[in-house]
Amino acid sequence: MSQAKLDHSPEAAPSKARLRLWLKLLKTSAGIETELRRRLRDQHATTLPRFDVMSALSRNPGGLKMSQLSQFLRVSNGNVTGIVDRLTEDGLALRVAVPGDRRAQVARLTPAGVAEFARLAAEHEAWIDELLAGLALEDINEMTALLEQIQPAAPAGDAT
Amino acid sequence: MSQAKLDHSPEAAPSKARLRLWLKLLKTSAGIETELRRRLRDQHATTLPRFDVMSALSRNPGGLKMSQLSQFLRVSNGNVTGIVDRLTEDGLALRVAVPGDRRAQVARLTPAGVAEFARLAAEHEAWIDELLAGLALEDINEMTALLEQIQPAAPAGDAT
DNA sequence: AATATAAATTTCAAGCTTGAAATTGTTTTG
DNA sequence: CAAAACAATTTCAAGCTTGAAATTTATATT
Repeated sequence: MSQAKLDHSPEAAPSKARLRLWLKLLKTSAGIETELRRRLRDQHATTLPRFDVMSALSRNPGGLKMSQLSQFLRVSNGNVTGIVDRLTEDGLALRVAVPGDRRAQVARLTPAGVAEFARLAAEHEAWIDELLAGLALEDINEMTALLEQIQPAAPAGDAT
Repeated sequence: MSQAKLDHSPEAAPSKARLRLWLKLLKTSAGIETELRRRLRDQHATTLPRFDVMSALSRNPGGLKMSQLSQFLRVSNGNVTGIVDRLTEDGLALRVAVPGDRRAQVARLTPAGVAEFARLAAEHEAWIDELLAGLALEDINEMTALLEQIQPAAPAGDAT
């Protein structure tokens, strides 16, 4: 019979390889995210959550209900409440009553918000270009395809 | 001469492909991270930051200075202060004075912390196995290799 | 219509995170 | 050795994040 296997056996190795991949994946995305946060803060006095909300509102000029916004961004309702509050204080967003339903409100960018986001988005794209410069175009598409195969429990409102 | 290029031209496409990769990368790691946080909370009444600190201390039975801990985890000093405070309140970690230097302290796991982390780590590895089940072993190694090529500004204390 | 159920949002407490300021202790240097 | 420079840590305010509870409004059921 086959002996009990050690860590280097074919049975144990895949688990370690997956763990290694996860740590690398996490480290890479956390590293990029940290750099984006730093640049948003230092160069534009804003934050990633604010950028994300503005980005979602930018794609929906008609506005998004608070609940749609939180589903789209996959964060809690209470979370977007606070972020939209602060964007509103800064004149970048506003809340509009929904005609048929007095419970609901739609968040929209103000003209100032639209202009500000245009600036941020251009910078953001350039930053990503720079931060992913290490990968050949071929590798870019290769990795994107591989990532498609990982499907962590990600139900509803999937806007890839 | 060549005309001005549109978005689908060879010059514009790579930038969009990189942006797409970044969004996918972020979404994938955020999805896995959210699931890990949920399981740590629901099944073990703990958090990812606590797990990370315990993991670092577990690899260093002799303890780590607060500053070493924050460098290793790439978070601020003030951050680890709070997490170690809470682990200490729960009897999972403790601070030990450093002989030569009265400013410094070393954080260590208590025996209860060691035991608790053993449980958590086993679960964690199984979860990663499950969450990355969509990828063949071949793809695992392929993606790990590709991730190596992305190097976001990541100086000092690099413990991959 | 009165009641119950459901839905949209906000409020809240607790923890995480950061960068800057404050503390305390060490080392260097004039 | 006193002063200045440096180092390790904690404290702090502000923002992010969550899940649960509370509000307010809408819809469905008796």
